[in-house]
Amino acid sequence: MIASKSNHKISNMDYKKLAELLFPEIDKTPEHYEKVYPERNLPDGAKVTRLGPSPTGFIHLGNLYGAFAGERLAHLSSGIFYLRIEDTDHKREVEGAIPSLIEALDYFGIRFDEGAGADGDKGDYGPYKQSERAEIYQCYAKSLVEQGAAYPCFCTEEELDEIRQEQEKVKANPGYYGKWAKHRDLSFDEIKEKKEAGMEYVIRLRSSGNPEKYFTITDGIRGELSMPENEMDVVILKKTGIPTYHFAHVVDDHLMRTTHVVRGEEWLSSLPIHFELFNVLGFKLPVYCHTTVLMKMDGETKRKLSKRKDPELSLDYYKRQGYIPEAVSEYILTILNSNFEEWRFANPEADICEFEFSTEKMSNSGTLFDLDKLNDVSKETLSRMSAACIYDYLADWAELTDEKKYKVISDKKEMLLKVLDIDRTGAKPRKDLAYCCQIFEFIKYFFDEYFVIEDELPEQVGTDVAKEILQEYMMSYQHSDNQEEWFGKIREMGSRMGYAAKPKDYKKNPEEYKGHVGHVSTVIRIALTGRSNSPDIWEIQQILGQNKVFERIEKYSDALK
RNA sequence: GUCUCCUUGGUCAAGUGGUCAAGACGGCACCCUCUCACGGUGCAAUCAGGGGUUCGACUCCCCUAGGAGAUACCA
Repeated sequence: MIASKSNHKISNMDYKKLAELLFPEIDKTPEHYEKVYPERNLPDGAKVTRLGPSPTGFIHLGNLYGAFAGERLAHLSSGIFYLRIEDTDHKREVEGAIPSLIEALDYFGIRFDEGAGADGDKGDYGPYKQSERAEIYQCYAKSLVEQGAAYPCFCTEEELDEIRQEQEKVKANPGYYGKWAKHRDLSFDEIKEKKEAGMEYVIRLRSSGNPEKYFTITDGIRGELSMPENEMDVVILKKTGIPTYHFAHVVDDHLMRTTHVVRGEEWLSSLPIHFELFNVLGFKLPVYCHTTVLMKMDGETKRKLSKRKDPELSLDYYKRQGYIPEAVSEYILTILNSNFEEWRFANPEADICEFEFSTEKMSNSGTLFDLDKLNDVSKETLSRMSAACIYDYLADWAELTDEKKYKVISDKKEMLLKVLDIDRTGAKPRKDLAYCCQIFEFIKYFFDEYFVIEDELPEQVGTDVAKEILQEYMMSYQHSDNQEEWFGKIREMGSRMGYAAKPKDYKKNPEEYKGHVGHVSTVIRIALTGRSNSPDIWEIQQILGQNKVFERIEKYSDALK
């Protein structure tokens, strides 16, 4: 069908012979696989998407970003989201990458309908590991050879190097194509001879593209794209018989009936290759959705996130920091779809799944990862979450990271449930809980094991006065006082000692007072929490209990010299 | 080098020929307030540069610059 214009030394008749010579053991035909993997029977508009990670390391935020897009697209349309492991490069494979990947994604709520799993494949379109699909790729490669659209290439690395050097010398584009493709027009006998001599070879596409000609394609995210046709005789099967990414992508996404290919923008420039491959194989083109890469600030410039350089952005890091998965999802969605924040504002209680995610609303310039924003989104998210729910995450996190913390957290569950709820009910809930690590720091003074005096007395209060305040406070303390009664006493005590009952009065006439109630209450606050800033003291006292209140006040008072 | 994509405040961004160029994060100031947080009000801050097209350009075209990616028997 593409039978080329180049002057092959092989007649059309011989392509079949060549295919047999190259793939004697392949007895299946593309028609066979078409039957085995029929069109999916899904409702109209259902999208089939996939995540195709290579098990070469540990997954980071950038991967989650792409995974999220695919997952949303599929599940919002009653489609299928599956996991395909792209392990065609054994050299780079990292032990244990797959289970850890599945686990990490699961933690962030990304579940697959089918595909590779920790306990084997699920679904009718498998196997879902490319390393187990060799026969299939070879079958399609064979059919390409039969058509004259692919051929064996026996070039060694050295020969390829020579070609490259020659190209550099004459300033030609590097690559294996056109007249540079040494083995493009080998005769059947030459091929047979080399093969029988035991020479290793790869299978290359016999490209019929013309880079002078452009084709257009509509990207789901970027809209209309115009690109030159591919002219490279790219390798489709390596000498091991394993396909390259390009070939595996085309065969798999066709056979697995993927409708939308969501992948990083680093693939954009290979689109011409994929376009030609789809055409030459007679497959229907999926909708491509090229996402932007997640960037990070590196000194003065933006840079793509990298697994090697940015371990602090690995998903595992977030888990260890104790970021709540729902919060991370919220964050990802806010950078994924520009109208998400608006939607969330209008629907504060809605489940994230109700948001109508769309590829058109995806940004197409590099997004910088912003920790401040993540934290803000996280606080917002946690403010809508129940204390019990946060407690569970906190306990899980501690169990994972720190035995001692886990012990105090599980021992004091009842207390913590109250602590986590301080000031969080009502119209204006506190928003100071962001992630477990930070939460623990924030509330640790409730545990004697972690309680320390961190802050100094305010300058308006001398040591003697502080002692006096604490003594008087203990004398008048009634645990059963309500918030108003309790604070009234502090005001009164402060006034008696020369502190303004209202901070405003003090600000107006600072010379008339030693300070204001705020300074008085700070002394008590430090005694009880170790810090000059904390949520409402009355609430803290109610949770701590009368005995603990006295104990801490006394201890602090004694410590003041 | 060649090819492709991208370019609105410090960051994320809305915007598709006529807007005083939204909003969010962060920053600052003030208000509320016993501290912190929350909440409220306000301020500073953006169309990379240059040419066109047009009555009119952030928006369309071209050039330049910058950034990212590809140019592998890696994905």
